[in-house]
Amino acid sequence: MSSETKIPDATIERVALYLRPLEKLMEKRNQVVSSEKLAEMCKVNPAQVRKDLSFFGGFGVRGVGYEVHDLLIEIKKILASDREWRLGIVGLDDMGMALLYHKNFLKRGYKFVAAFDSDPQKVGKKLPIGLVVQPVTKIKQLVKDLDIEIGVITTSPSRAQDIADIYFEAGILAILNFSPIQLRTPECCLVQNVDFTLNLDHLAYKLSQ
Amino acid sequence: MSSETKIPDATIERVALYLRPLEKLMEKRNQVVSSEKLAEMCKVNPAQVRKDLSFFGGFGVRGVGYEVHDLLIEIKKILASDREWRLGIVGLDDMGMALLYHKNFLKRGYKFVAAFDSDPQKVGKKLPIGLVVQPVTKIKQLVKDLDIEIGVITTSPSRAQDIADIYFEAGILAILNFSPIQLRTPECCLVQNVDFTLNLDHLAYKLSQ
DNA sequence: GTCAGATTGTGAATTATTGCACATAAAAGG
DNA sequence: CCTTTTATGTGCAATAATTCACAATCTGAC
Repeated sequence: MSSETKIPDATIERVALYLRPLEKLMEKRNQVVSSEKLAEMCKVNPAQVRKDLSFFGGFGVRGVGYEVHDLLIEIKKILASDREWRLGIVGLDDMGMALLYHKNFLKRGYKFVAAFDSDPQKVGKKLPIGLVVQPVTKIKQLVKDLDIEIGVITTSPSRAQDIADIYFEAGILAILNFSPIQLRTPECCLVQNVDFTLNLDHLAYKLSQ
Repeated sequence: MSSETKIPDATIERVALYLRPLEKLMEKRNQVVSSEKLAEMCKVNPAQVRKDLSFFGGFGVRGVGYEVHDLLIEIKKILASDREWRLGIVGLDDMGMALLYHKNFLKRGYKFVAAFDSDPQKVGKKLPIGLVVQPVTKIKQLVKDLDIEIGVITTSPSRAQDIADIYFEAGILAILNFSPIQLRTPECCLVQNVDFTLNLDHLAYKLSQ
């Protein structure tokens, strides 16, 4: 299928989802996987898997399935996850620290290259991952100097918009926002919000049905 | 609209999203809000807001808008978020701790009533929120004794399935899984997975476009 | 070399979601 | 009390996403 076709957001989301099972299959030394198997592992429909993948080209072999290794590489290429992405983070309370130490990020090429906090007590402290805590006043400069592409926000909601504005001004490309507010953002900057409470709300709703 | 109509999942997700802006409007002492304003705050379409809300009944007043306070109450009722939900958590590394200390949960009625870890070093320690760390061997008993309804999993992926199985056996109603694996689950138990890497993958994809 | 079995890729049918557009109703002003 | 303004609730059309179903094609066995 041509790369000109508009690819549904939902497809992108699922394609990213396929990575984990594929990594697991790699570990288990499975050379090949069928759409049926992969679908089962992700709890989706096999036709969906095939259609999703066919948006990006025919990676499979009829009668056989998909080469696990090749598919993994292809999907990473599709997602631009086949390279390192440089992250900064602002707000080093519990959640910020948990993200900094989270090993899955680095495994997938998401690398924290700077960590900021407004608390003078924290500034200057050396973190186990080798970074030194920087004051928020340095965000603008360091985003540029260190080529930070994605900015993570784990501050309190009251500070989140100010931090976002500094990120924007510094020319950041995207923001991953853990603060429970809707950020006002310029067109050019992508934002993804993360809010676990929404997951719990959804569970609560379904449980009450 | 009748409560018999099948309500789209997407609607539930959005309705939960409306809570934060409404809380903000409450703080700002706004009595009334229009679908247009609310839509703008959530970056959705005004007609969507009206349709979403109309699934549950006509909460608005034509020519006026929606009473902020009443709508907040109604949505909480809809989501069954108008009461306390009792949570347990297994895996008290950084992420587990960050969730335990996360104030937003409690504000919304999600209350951790037990915390478990398999590390004997951690078991018995008193946590600032007033809980004592329990060994994983006690999960089954305490889920029953303390009426734990939702089980959070923040263990390493290698342990996540075992912990889930213990939760299921104890009769837990739902699971919030932060471990990057797809859990095998009985029909009766709801699962929501949380994986930030997927958010980053999505950003990476869009940035590469 | 042919046939049986397996599994992809995709057009078409189905199902779900979104958003327009307008009838409806409340409020405010004169 | 009538008119204007505002903003909801909703039928319907348009759009989008999912799933079916089957032709295409590869593998391996005999």
